[in-house]
Amino acid sequence: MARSKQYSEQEVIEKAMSLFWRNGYENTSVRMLEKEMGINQFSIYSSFGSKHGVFLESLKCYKSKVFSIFEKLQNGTDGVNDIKAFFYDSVRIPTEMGSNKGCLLTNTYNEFADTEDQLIQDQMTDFMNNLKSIFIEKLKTDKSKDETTVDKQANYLLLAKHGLAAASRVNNKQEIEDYIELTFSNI
Amino acid sequence: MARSKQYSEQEVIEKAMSLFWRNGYENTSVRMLEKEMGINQFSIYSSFGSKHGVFLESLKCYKSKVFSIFEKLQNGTDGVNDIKAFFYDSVRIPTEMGSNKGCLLTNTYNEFADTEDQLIQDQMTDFMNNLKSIFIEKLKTDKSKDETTVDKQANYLLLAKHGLAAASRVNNKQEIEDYIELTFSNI
DNA sequence: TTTGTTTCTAAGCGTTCGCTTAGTTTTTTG
DNA sequence: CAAAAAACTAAGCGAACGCTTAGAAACAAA
Repeated sequence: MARSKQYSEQEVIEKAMSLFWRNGYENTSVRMLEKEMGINQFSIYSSFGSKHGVFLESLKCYKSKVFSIFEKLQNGTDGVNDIKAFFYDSVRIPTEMGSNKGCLLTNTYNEFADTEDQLIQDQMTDFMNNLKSIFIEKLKTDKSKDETTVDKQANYLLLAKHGLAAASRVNNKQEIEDYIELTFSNI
Repeated sequence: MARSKQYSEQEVIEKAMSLFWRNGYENTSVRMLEKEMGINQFSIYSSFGSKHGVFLESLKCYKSKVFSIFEKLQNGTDGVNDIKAFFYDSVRIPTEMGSNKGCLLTNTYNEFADTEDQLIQDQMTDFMNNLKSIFIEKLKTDKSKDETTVDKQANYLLLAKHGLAAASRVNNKQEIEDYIELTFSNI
């Protein structure tokens, strides 16, 4: 055996996530990661292989952080009101986590929208499809909606959620609230 | 007198705009601009001073290109339906212009959301405030809305427009149409 | 045609990028 | 204690970044 690591990979990846969240992928350099994570480049590369590897782990870390609000959404029994609560949670949780730069996943979705990075694209598509199917299940609990209506409304809510995350980076609390309320007045 | 320029600044800035539109600011290098604009770095710097200068001119160029749909919006006499038509125009025009990467202004708004670039920020704030006041005028033509409602709905539409531009980079035509229709279903 | 001015070409400036590697320090084993 | 193995430090790699500059080429005026 030999010397053991002087840092926790879980702890340093949380710091990396925070930095990526604030600055995006391209605007975060490995030198910045060194300082934020508190370890040097050798350790970064031996633990995560590449800057890209650090980012993928950061995305996983983010997903686990926001898992609670997904769980709440899925376990809810109040149909479309659960989705509305989820929208409110989506803008509340990130600001509570110290960084007010929208949603890391949506930011990533936008930053990587026109790249060919398959690993990232897969994570994003996966996330969006999953969210859409949850929306559909919630909408279906209202028996008065036919299948076409449910699908249209699910699409609508998915785009609204996307727009909300983008807008939450620049708009204030009142504007966000007005937006959510009016969004659901259409459902 | 002396040798005259062998290129039109207007023509090369249109090519630069197209490139910035496709790739964003940071992901466009001066070497790429050289090739796209068909002139070399010396000419770029002597005409526009810096990469940043080329970008500002590209934004102006973009604004003039989409001016027609703003004009149509302002000259319309059908209240909120003019805004809806404007939403459709906003996603149609860019695809007709050859590049299907959403709206250059909104892309820029997002890319520069957390920078301190005042010149860019000013252009963006200006654009958004202008759009909001047009929305307010249009909504006011419906006398049944009180002032609070008008303001809330204007905010809502502004965020919806922002989200639409972000979403139009990744969503298909049908999804976009569903989104617009539902957005206006309760206004 | 000569002169003066401007554009153009192309090489290269200093800096930062993601990443690697040589060499030292620390820790666990026989 | 000595040897082996892993983690560490720090220097530096080639490439790309935004930008500059020396010198050749082109053209309008004298």
